[in-house]
Amino acid sequence: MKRKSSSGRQKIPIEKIPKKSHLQVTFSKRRSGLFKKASELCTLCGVEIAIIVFSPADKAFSFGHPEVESIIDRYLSRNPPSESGAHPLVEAHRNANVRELNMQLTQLLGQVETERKKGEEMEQVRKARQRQFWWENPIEELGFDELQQLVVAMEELKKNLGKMGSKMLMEHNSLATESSVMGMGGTNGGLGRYNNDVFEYKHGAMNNISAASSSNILLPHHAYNNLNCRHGYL
Amino acid sequence: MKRKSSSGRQKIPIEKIPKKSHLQVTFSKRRSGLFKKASELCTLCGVEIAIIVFSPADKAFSFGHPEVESIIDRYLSRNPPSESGAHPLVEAHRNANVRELNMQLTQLLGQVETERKKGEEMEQVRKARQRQFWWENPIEELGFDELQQLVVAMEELKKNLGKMGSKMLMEHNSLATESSVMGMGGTNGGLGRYNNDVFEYKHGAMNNISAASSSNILLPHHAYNNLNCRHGYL
DNA sequence: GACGCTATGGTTAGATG
DNA sequence: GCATCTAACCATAGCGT
Repeated sequence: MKRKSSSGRQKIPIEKIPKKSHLQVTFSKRRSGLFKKASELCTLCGVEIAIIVFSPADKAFSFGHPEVESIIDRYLSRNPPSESGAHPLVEAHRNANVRELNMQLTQLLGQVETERKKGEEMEQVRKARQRQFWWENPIEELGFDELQQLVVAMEELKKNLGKMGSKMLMEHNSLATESSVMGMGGTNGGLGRYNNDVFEYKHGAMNNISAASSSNILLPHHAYNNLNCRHGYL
Repeated sequence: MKRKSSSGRQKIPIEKIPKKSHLQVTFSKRRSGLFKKASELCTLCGVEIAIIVFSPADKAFSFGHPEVESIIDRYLSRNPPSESGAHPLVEAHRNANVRELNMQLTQLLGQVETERKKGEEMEQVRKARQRQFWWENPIEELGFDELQQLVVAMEELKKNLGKMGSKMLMEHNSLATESSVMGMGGTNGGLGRYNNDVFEYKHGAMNNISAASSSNILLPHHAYNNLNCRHGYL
C-alpha cells in the first residue's frame, strides 16, 4: 500500500488558527479530547466537574458530572440552593437519585470504553496474526509464489527443528538416565516409519530425534490426527 | 549511573484510584493538564471556556476565559435557568433529565453486555486456538514429546505440500504459457540452494516445485526474513 | 465533511531528590 | 507537597478515503 501516507502530527504554535475549516476541525477534535480528559478525571478521582464551551459559531457545548447546573450552583454560592426548601426531603431524594444514576452512567461509560478497547486490541492481534501467518491459510488458497515460499520455509524450519531436537534429546536422555524412569526401548525405524515415501534427513542430529520419536511415546492420537486432518493449515 | 531509574508511565485503568495519596497526585497533575488543554483550545480557536472542578477535598478550582462568571451567565441565560425549585417547568425539566439518564443507562448497559460478550467470545476463540495450535509456541518452550510430534507433522505436511505444489505448478505453467507473462528462466539449483546442509527430497513432484522455486521470483525479502527471523515460531 | 490512519508531539505514572 | 526525570501511553495534525 502506502509507505508514507502521512507526515504524522506536526507541531503547531499555540495561537489562533487562521484557516476557518482547519480551526473547525481542531476545535472539534480538541473539544472531545478535553471532555474525555475531564471524564477521566471524574472517574479517576471521583470529583465533580463542569465545563462550558462556546464554539466559534457561538454554539454552547457543555460537560458536567454530575450536572453542569448543580456544579454551577455550588460554585456560585457554596451551598446548593436545595431548591427553595419547599420539599427538602423530596429534593434531596431526587438529587440522590440523579447522583446515583450519574454514577452508574460514568461507571458504565468506563466499562464500555474498556471493553471496546479490549475488543479492538484483540481484533488487532487477529489481524496482525493473519498478516504474519499467511501460511496458515488453507493450502488450497495459497498462490503459487506463496507455496514456493512455504516450501523454502519448511526447509529452514526443519533444519532448526533438527538442531533444537538434538539439544532436547540430549537433555531428555540425561534426565531419563538420572531418574531411571523412562524406557527408551523399541525398534528404530527412522522417520520412514511415520512417513514412508518421502525424505531422508542427512543431518546427524535428526537421526537421533527420529530414533527417539519412534520409540518412546508414539503420538497421542488426537494430536496426530489434528496435524494430519488439518492438511490445509499449518 | 542509573540504567533503569524509572519504569516510565504505566497504563492505569480508568476507574477510581483507591490509594488516596496517588489520587491526590493524579488529581493535581491531571487538573493542570486539563486546564492547560482548555487554555490551548481558547487560544487556538478563540473560544470561551469555563471549567469548574471540585476537588476530592471539596475545594473549588476553576478555569475561565475570559471569566468564569460571564460564561456561566451566558450559559444560564440560554438554558432553562433552573434556580427555583417549586416551578413545574423546572420539575418537568428535571424529570426529563432523569428519563434521559435512564435511557442512556439502559443503552449503555446493553452496550457493555454486548462488548463483554464479544470480548469473552474472542477470548474463547483465542484459548481454543492456543490449545489447538500449541506448536506455534516458541520452539524453546516446546517439550520433548511435542518436538517429536512436530517433527512427524513436518514430514506429513511436507508430503502434502509436495503434492499440492506439483498440482499448483502445473496450473501455473499452463497459465503462464497462455498469457506469456511470467518468465520462468533461471538455473535450477534445487532446494539445496536455499538450504545447503540438510535434506533431499525424493518425491518426484517436489523436484518440480524446487526447480520452480529457485527460478522465478526469489522470495520477497520481508517474507523471507519473517520466516527466518521468527525462528522460534511456526 | 465525517471518518480512519499514521507518525509524531505531548501528557503523565512512577520513581527520585 | 513540589520539582524533575524517564519511559510509556495517549492525543492529534496532516492526509486519504
